[in-house]
Amino acid sequence: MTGKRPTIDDVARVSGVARVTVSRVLNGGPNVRDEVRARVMRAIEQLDYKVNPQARSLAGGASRLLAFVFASDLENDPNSYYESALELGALRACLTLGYQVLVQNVPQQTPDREKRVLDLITSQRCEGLILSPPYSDDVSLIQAALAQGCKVVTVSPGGPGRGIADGVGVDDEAGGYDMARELLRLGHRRFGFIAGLEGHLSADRRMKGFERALAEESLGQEAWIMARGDFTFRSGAHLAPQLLDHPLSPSALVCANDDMAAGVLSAAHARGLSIPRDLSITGFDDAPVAAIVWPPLTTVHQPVKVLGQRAVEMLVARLTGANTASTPVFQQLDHAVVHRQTTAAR
Amino acid sequence: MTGKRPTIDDVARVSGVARVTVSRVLNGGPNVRDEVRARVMRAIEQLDYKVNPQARSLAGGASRLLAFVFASDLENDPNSYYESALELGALRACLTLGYQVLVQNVPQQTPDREKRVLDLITSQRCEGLILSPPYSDDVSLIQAALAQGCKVVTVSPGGPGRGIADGVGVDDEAGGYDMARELLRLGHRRFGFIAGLEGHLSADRRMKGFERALAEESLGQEAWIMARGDFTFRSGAHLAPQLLDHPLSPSALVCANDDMAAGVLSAAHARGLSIPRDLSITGFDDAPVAAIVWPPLTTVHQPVKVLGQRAVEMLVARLTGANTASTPVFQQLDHAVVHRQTTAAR
DNA sequence: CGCTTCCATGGAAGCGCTTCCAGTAGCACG
DNA sequence: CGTGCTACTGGAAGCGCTTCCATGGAAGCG
Repeated sequence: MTGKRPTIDDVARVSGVARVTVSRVLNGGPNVRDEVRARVMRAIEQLDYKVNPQARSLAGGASRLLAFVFASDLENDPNSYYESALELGALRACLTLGYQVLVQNVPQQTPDREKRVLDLITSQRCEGLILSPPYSDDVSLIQAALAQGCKVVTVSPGGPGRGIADGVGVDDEAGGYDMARELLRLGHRRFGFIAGLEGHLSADRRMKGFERALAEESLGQEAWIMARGDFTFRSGAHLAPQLLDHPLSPSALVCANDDMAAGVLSAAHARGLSIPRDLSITGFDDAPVAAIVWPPLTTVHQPVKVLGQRAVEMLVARLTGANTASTPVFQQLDHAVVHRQTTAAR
Repeated sequence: MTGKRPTIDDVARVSGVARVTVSRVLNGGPNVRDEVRARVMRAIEQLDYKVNPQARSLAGGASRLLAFVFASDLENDPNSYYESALELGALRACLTLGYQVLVQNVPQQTPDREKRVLDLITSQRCEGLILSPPYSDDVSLIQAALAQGCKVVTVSPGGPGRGIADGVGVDDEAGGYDMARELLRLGHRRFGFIAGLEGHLSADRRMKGFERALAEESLGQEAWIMARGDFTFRSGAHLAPQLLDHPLSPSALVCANDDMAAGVLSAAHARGLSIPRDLSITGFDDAPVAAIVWPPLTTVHQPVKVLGQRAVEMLVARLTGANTASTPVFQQLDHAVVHRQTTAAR
């Protein structure tokens, strides 16, 4: 059964047409009579013919290969949800679009990380690149890829990433704002905020939104304290005590993502606090962990899988010429505050 | 800068040799003088030449493409850790081996799932296939892939998967046994066991090991009750009450994976139980969630990322001819019981 | 009715590589 | 000095496809 696979010439022979005609049928080209098209299709089916993507790529100059790069490192950062969901969405979208995605993990601390990414797209001849945070804000990387003729879509870009290449994401600033409004509504007036890594712009926007909501209630610097984590459970658990012991004595801890919130929750349990009676805690992302911890976490939902799907769709639109916009396009998807059980009235 | 990339002929011209010689250097072939080899290398560097994998594949008949198939569906089953870690390990291994992996997600309930997998490997010309549970036990799928001339490695195969193709995994039966011994040592004599999905053999082996440990203490059917979950948090949370309300009144709940254990934990909290004082709970896998829940979960660690890495290595060994064993090889990696805080003496 | 235009099809070239086979040079041997 | 090696190098063919251009016939037009 290992016998050689049929080629386009086999199909041509069986259906009694020239190779070119089969190619036309394969690629949905025009100028083929319906009768002939049907005959070719039948031969394809009969022979169980599948185009050889390598040959097609070589001849046509289009590899139909996309690259998806993510930074998170399972060693230090078990939160693979965001990346997994993006990938799954991308994979799903590819299924119908006839593209394949090559995944690459490049931990953020990799010394020659930019080169690693560029090497992948040049050596594998990728036509498109999906960048997840924090790479979606790496302007020099984006420009280098673009210069290679590789289309780029950034997922959840912050300020810099936005506007250079196509992008897709939720409005992080509004998400942070909405979450803060919710806590204000519940009567909270003293906050702790656990921010994301320095330079992670989409996380910074969450904080900015939070700040804006406070400002609307005339609450300034005196009303909240900030600590900077690295998105991991560990950092949340580590930072929580500092904030809780601060003289401000916050009644709510707002985190830039769910994993850190889970860490805060764990630290709160460890010191015997009752959640949400003694302390309100919020996250961001609505990752599975948010529903798994006890009590389940109030957070901001974002449709991560759809983000991945859209990223591929936008890329393919550029590649097929369906999108010829001369300026970068940004698709903004909806977020939503999800009320669970870690928030209560003060 | 979008200018065409250099080809092997450019390298040949610059270094003053024939194309074939460059090809020899590229592929580490013999019969090239050191001086010539160095000259070619210099030209490659100078031109920043990268082999065109599509052309190579077309000419040489080797795509250097591997497929990784996993079943878990983020919609119903947020536990992407196992698959993510496998993938990451596989990706890492590929980095040095010059292979690429094509990832595909095929939810288990997909009607034509076998066809979907075969389509991927035939249409993309994949040379190797990595199957994670439950596909690692799908004998007909394995044989179909093998018949296509595609090498197969199964990850954590149960009975059937083992012995048909190369495989890698831990000793699930021993893992279940070890965990049970530990609970017996702590004085537990009445158990609840939350098993995995019917037909998920590696999970069944965990139960078998558990049963054997009990039997060694002369504890039989009367000492434990079983419920069957589907590996999700939800199913653990759902099943726990049934087991706890059973007249046997188990003092420990043993779960076939961590997510279900987290669900049990959540259900236990919901009914006001104090863990581990009122109830001991154990998981399996040592996924990140095990360290994130409160209190952190006692579980059996397995080196998932290494599993993924080994899977690729075994595949490549077959493809390059480094491994010519006529019978399937199985690599068994070590597991270890990780004591955290959901287990206590009875 | 002779002209252009359009549609449907095919022939040939060539994408960038590897593999097969045919050299050529250098050397030891009798 | 011819023979038979071995070590190295190159020419040519061809992998399975797409693209460019040529061809023939059917329609459209004045």
